Amino acid sequence: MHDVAAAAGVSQATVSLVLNSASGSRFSDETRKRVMDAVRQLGYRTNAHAKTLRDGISGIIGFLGDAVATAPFAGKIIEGAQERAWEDGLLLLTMNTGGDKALEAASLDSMLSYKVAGVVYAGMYHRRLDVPEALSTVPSVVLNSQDRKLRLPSVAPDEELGGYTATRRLLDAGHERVAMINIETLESELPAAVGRYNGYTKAMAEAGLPVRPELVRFGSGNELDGFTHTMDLMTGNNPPTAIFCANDRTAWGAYQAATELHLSIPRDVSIIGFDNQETLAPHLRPGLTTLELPFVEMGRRAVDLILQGAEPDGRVEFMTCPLIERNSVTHPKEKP
Amino acid sequence: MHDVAAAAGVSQATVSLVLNSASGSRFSDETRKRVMDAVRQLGYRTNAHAKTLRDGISGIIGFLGDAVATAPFAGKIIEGAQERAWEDGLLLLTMNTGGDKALEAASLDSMLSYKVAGVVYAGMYHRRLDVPEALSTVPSVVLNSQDRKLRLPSVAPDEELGGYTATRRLLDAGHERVAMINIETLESELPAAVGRYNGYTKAMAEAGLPVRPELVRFGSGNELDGFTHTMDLMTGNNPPTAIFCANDRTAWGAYQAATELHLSIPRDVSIIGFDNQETLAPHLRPGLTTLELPFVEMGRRAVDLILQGAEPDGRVEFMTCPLIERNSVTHPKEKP
DNA sequence: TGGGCCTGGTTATACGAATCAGTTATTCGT
DNA sequence: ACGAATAACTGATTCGTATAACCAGGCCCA
Repeated sequence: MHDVAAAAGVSQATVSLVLNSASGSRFSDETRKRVMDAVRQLGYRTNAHAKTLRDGISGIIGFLGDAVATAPFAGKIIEGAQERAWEDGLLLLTMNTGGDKALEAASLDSMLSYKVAGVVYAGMYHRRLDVPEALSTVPSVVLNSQDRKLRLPSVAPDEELGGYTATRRLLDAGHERVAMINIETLESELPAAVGRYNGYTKAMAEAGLPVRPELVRFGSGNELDGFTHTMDLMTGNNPPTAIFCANDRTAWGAYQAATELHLSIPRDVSIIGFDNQETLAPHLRPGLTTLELPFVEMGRRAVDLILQGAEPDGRVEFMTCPLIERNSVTHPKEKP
Repeated sequence: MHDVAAAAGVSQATVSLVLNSASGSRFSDETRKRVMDAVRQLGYRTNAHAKTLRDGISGIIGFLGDAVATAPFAGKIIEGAQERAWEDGLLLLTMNTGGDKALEAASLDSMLSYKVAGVVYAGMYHRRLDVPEALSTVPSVVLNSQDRKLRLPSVAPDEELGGYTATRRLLDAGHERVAMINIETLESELPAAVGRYNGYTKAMAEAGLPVRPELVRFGSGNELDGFTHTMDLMTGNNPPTAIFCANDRTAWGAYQAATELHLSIPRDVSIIGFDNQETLAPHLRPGLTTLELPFVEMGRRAVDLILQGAEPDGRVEFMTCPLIERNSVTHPKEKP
């Protein structure tokens, strides 16, 4: 800046004022031009560190993930956060620790050294987790998970509404025997498993339909369990006309079972998934109707909260999972 | 730091020296203890901005992607870069622009304001791309792509060696009629398509086998093309005994065709893929033998080069794609 | 007895930007 | 014609850290 000042024949203060005073500047056009020319010619760029040091406000937000980076949706969740941050001219300092607590503490420490405006603490899947103590020294938000101690505000997908929406979609199509293949037991207390299940039962109850135990299965969320449970369901007597698979991989297994049994989707059985896994759902044949985890939106919202100050009020914001309509759901066959 | 000094009854300089002098410090144990106690008690953390300002060396590396974040491997490529950066105590300032050139320029500008030690410019798929001018003002490396102007050093997967390895794997198993379904035409000049094809022809030539035009197909890298080309190949006369699919999605289509034709993989036909897409390859039945794009390694290497100064020598470092052995390849059936 | 040399500190300064409080000229109102 | 207001700009200071240069005792040795 001193160089620019010298080149323009003015003082450093003048350069600073010309560059920053929005418009109510009190300098002659002549001087302003000389300054701007010098800036361009010297390729001057302001030093963000000096600015931060002087003003005490940082242009950086920290993004700390346990192992998000390895998940295929990692990019999306970061993208949303980044987008929102950039709208306020902030950048994201990212770090994922792979669950290593020592690394977590160290990198968080490093972030705090940069006086970040806040920290997004992201979980790789929806669960209740313990957050580092140091997070309380700065506005922080838990993303795609919930603070077990109910202190930091959290942003997570609305699993229950998602399960409800999925089930409703099937019920609205006219199905009555609707099965569900869950991704975990209810005892796991996994929010995704419990919430999606609750949504299912709620929709069934609302439609005046019983939740039949033989139509509710618990797998581990992989395609093999989807396959075996679907085989079992469809070869039993009085099989369901539709299956709500609590994730897309399970639905994929259901597709394989349907192929094996020479059943057509959706004519013989409707399938609905969950996750909208982009490398899978659109590529199945027929395209899988499913619910999308709103990663970009969640990322945005988390940063939003930080920019608003993010008091540790323990609130949990549940974000809606939109229904992605493809071709795996139709009305049930007429019973002759 | 002044607060710490006051609390410990020493000067600010003493605090700084106690905290930084590795071990050859010349302070009494008594003083050192008082300083450390004060540091702990006040929860003092050094201000990275002040440090950077004073020393002129930044602890941040920029990671600029065109649209990497949306790709499923985004996390991996960032993870590798991050890991390597952290080994030197550096953090990553990430930004992905979605290909928006104005946004790219603006965010790069912002990164440069932070006096980043270097910038990794990542492409979402392997191609030759135009890099922003401003990158030349700081050590920069092109990742998962190549600088079209051959200026910045680039780190990219060794497509040709990958194609060679895949084909060799099939030849070594005893196959002679080996087909290839590519992901693009050669005119596209897509390094992945051209390189993998060259690897294929090289391996065939080396084995003294002809490259039969009827066994080489060009699709668009999706499962539908994999399906139709495999149907066509396997129903023609004198079908191949093995197919090299230039990506996993194509291989998936090949699997579907095999199912349709009641052919068993690998007994009736061996399949090898490329990409090792983690949401697909391990979950196919049988598990797909394929080549892995070394994203973590590439990310590491890119940062490595930056830490070494990364002169704009135009070099391209090709990283080996490891063979991931699963169960889709075996020896050909004996011809009766 | 005084110079040299450790030991254990302190003082002062620079890094780059922002801003408050001046300081000149010039113009204006009466 | 004289004080006040205004336009246009500058000086000095601040943020937090690192470090070169300096300083005060105490000890040793000739």
